[in-house]
Amino acid sequence: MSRKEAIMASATRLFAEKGFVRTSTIEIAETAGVAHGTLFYHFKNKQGIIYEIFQTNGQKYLEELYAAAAGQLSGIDKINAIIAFQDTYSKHNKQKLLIFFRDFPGPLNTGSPVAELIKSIHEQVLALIRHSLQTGIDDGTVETDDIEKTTCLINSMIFGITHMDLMGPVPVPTLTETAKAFCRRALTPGKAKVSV
Amino acid sequence: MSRKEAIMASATRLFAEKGFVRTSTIEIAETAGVAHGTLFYHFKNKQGIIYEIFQTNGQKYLEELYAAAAGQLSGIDKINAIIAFQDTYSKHNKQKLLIFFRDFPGPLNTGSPVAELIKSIHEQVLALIRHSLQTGIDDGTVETDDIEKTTCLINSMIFGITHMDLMGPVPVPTLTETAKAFCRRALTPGKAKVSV
Amino acid sequence: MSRKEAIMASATRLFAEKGFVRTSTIEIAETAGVAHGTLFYHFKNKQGIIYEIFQTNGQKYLEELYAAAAGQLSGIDKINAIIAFQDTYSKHNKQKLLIFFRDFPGPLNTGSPVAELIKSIHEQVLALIRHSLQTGIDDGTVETDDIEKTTCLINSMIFGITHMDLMGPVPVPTLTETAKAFCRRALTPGKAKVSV
Amino acid sequence: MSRKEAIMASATRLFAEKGFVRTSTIEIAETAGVAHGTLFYHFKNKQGIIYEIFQTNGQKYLEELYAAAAGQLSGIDKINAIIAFQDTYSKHNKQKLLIFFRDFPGPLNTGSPVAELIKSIHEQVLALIRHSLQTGIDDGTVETDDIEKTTCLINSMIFGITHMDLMGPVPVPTLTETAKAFCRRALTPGKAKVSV
DNA sequence: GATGAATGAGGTTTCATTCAT
DNA sequence: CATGAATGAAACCTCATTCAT
Repeated sequence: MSRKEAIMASATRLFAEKGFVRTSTIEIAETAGVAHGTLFYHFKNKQGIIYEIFQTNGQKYLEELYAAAAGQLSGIDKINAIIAFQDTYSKHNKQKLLIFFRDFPGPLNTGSPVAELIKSIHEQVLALIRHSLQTGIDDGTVETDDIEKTTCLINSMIFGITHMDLMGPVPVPTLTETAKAFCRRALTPGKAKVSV
Repeated sequence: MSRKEAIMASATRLFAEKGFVRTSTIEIAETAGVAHGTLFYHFKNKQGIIYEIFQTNGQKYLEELYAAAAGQLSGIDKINAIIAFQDTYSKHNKQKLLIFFRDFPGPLNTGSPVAELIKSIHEQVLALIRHSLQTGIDDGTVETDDIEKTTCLINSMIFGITHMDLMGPVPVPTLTETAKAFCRRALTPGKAKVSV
Repeated sequence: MSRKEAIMASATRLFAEKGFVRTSTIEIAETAGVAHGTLFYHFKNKQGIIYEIFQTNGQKYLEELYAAAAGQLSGIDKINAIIAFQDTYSKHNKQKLLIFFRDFPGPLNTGSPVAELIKSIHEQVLALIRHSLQTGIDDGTVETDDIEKTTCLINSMIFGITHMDLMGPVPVPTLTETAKAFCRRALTPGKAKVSV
Repeated sequence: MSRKEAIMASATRLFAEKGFVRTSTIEIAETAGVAHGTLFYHFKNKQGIIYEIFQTNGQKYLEELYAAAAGQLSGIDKINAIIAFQDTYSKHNKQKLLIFFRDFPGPLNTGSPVAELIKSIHEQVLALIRHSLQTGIDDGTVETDDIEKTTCLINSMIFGITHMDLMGPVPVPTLTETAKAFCRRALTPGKAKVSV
């Protein structure tokens, strides 16, 4: 593992455990087994470290997420696949997600490169949910008044579940199946329309 | 307004705008129009300020929330009332909620008085949702396999919606009615059971 | 002597000896016998220290300079008084002048408060020389083609003499009387005009 | 252009623009299009770069200066030629002179090789002025009480003019002709002696 | 009750220089 | 010849907290 990789690995762990602001660059260097100055040879500054972490992980996250909802799935199954993926991913990548949640958007100034990056990832997640709902409407597995709002709602729900799971003040049971059932019941056609 | 109140008012505003860690005690003092030392006369330390803010606001929040779901409402209407209240409250108390979201649980060490306080508030919210669901099951307006998980799910959803609304990287439309309809459809009895 | 005064005294000495950039804030604090942090309580930053030094000394310098050239002196005598004053002043205020020369305009960004301050002082010196020449022309003790250029020339000469005296690479004899005589001969009317 | 020449060219430009201390070796390397380490292959250290720049340019400056005052000129014309040359040179070699002025003697320790070099150049300039005055006394075009002091005075004046021109806080008009006329009037014999 | 001067630990960043390749 | 990764010392600055008044 190159020094740069060691730095990113240490930073990922520390940011996940303590958050960005509470982690000092000295601590990152010590944990990574490199000199303090080495950090600033490989990264422009402290934010540059988290930026690269976000970039690398965000990219991989999106690829896997899109792969999970790909294929010949019906609309409702795509939604369920997204929920299921989020659960799997968060179990195997606690640290990486924690960084997102801890410092999103916390101390990172709006308009900063990191904030822009997060926004972009976020928009791609929304796009996938939107697409899945549309697929469901087309194939008859989903019924909804307002695609846009439902997209936001499902996104918020998934975000809330993961957030509570990873960082909530009280332990939560796994909600994947509950969430899938909940969404299926809420989205399945054949109920009386609800005026909004 | 007493000096202490002035300090709390300034701190509330600044914590909401910039977060706990990025707000310095000097800035709070200047904004409140008191001397720097005065902060530490009225509060044990910086955390003591946010602790009192959380305590005061959390208490009021819970009272209003419980009031909103009180009365002779059916179970499903209680759930809807909770969702509606959250929306109203967040519109009128942006700052106070932002503090929660920004620094929850961010830089506040687990086990700290503040973390304990948040946990306690959180549990009371959960209790209300749980109670509402139970009411719904009893009065036949709600159907669910697992009260506990559904409680957590609804809580996570509400949390996610508010979080995205207040701090999300992209603007979101108001989701209150969508969320209410969503929950009603998901919870209303009379659909084929879904095995979980 | 208050702590703030002690800091300014130490800084004045160190800036004179080593220059602004080569003097560290830690060194200033140690020399002044105060904690490092105390510097930043009394001054906004390192530049703030030199700014106050310049402000205080520049003001006193200008007052004394103007006093030296005041009174019922003839124009040429005013010029001579300015030259003489510069000599006296530099002998008694080596340190204070050295700071000006060392870091003027060296590492201090153009447009910075310090640079503006220096510019303002400079302009007042030029104004006095200009006024003296005009007086000389009016009272017949000075003859010159171009007041503005002569003003700049005399200013440059005085600057050059003091600079060489305080910081030149080789020791220089006292040039006051030589400069006075030089100027008197160059400025006294009654010689054939020199076309310029 | 060899790598070494590229380094010197970049360094000259950067030192002139920002001064020695504010220019980093990395920046020099990047601007020159070479690797950082290459600097320290061709030069012992950072000071070594400015040393060679001073050496090369100082040598050329002296040669041209001496050439300007050579030939069958009268004493006063030699002085005027020196003044005129300084003006021409500074117009065509702003950068090179700026380096001298910026970091002379600023952050370069007395006793350092660079300081010695500057001292040596300085002495040769003084020698030329001294020689010119002596020539003038011999050929009757110059009158002065004290050659040594007048030498220093004229040197200081030239230094001051160039310094103000290149680095002064306020813009200055070209003073060459004014300075020439000033010196001619001050040095020309036939005035009443002035007691010093 | 209230002040504000003072502290010192800790933070991020810069940078000239070394050295293995 | 040339490179560029790595270093570590030193720089400036922030800030929560203390305490004498």
